[in-house]
Amino acid sequence: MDREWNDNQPIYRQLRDRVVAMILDGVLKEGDPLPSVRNVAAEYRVNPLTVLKGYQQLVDEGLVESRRGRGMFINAGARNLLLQGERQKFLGEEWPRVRATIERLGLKAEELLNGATHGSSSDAAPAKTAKLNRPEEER
Amino acid sequence: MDREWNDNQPIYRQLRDRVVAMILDGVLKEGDPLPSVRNVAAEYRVNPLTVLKGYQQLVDEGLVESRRGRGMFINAGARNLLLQGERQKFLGEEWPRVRATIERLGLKAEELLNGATHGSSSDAAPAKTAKLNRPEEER
DNA sequence: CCTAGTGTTATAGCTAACTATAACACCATC
DNA sequence: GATGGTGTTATAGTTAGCTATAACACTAGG
Repeated sequence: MDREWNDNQPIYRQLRDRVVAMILDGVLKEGDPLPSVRNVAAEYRVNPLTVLKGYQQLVDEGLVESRRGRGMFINAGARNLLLQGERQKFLGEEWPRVRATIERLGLKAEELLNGATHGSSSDAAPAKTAKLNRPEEER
Repeated sequence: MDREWNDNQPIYRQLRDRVVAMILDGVLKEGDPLPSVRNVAAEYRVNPLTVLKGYQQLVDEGLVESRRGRGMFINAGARNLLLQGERQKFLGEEWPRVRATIERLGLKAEELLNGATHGSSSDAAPAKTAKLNRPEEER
């Protein structure tokens, strides 16, 4: 797990997304306890309330159950619920937007989808000279 | 006309993104004026300051020039600048994340490429009343 | 009972984002 | 020079997100 936060989204939602990812990836199985609020808060140097807020979302989604004094636990059927819900959300909202961007940038969705299956090697960019050079275009 | 704005991102950034999309799509060409701050504010029932903040980002990125009393105009070379910058940003940040999600959800390239292929890159003549187009896709 | 681990609530303060309202500065045109 | 269109700045208030600090409520294990 990286310790970095994305500026585009509130921390508590990113926290929620990470747990979701861990459930989908099978890192957290049904019945398993989530890392404790205080632990996560310490580990990521974030306020416990922020962690709680993220976890609370999972409770509201029916993915997680909270037992006072014991911890928070993945519900039965959580993974399945997610596979359905997240798929629909992705296909209905995110993918159309992403696809539009791809075409707008003159990229080929097919090529992108067929690229190597690198899990998290974050630097997939061709990195054409990132200099601040003004493109030599006529004006 | 309802859900104009996405909850995931501040309005001023979405505003900026819409203009960027219009430049990339050729709806706004270099030298063209942007829809006026007051017009956009009225049209979208948003505060003029919010619009200005979005526009100001474009100025900071060197895409747009502001002429007091006259309007804001697309700079020469703007589209080219964008094609480079946005591509890199997309490939380096957004796409890896999206790709991870795709794999996590067990989606196949086929399913993703089939859906409505939404217009080719060469669109028909744009409306003359330069409004801020919504980036693709209705809900 | 005591302790150390859980989740949860209570105060209080900060910043970013957005809002309403108003005024200021500039430019083109009549 | 008055008018009506631009961008810009000033004040001030609301809300959401995050923070620090502390306390409360519960449970398991000694």
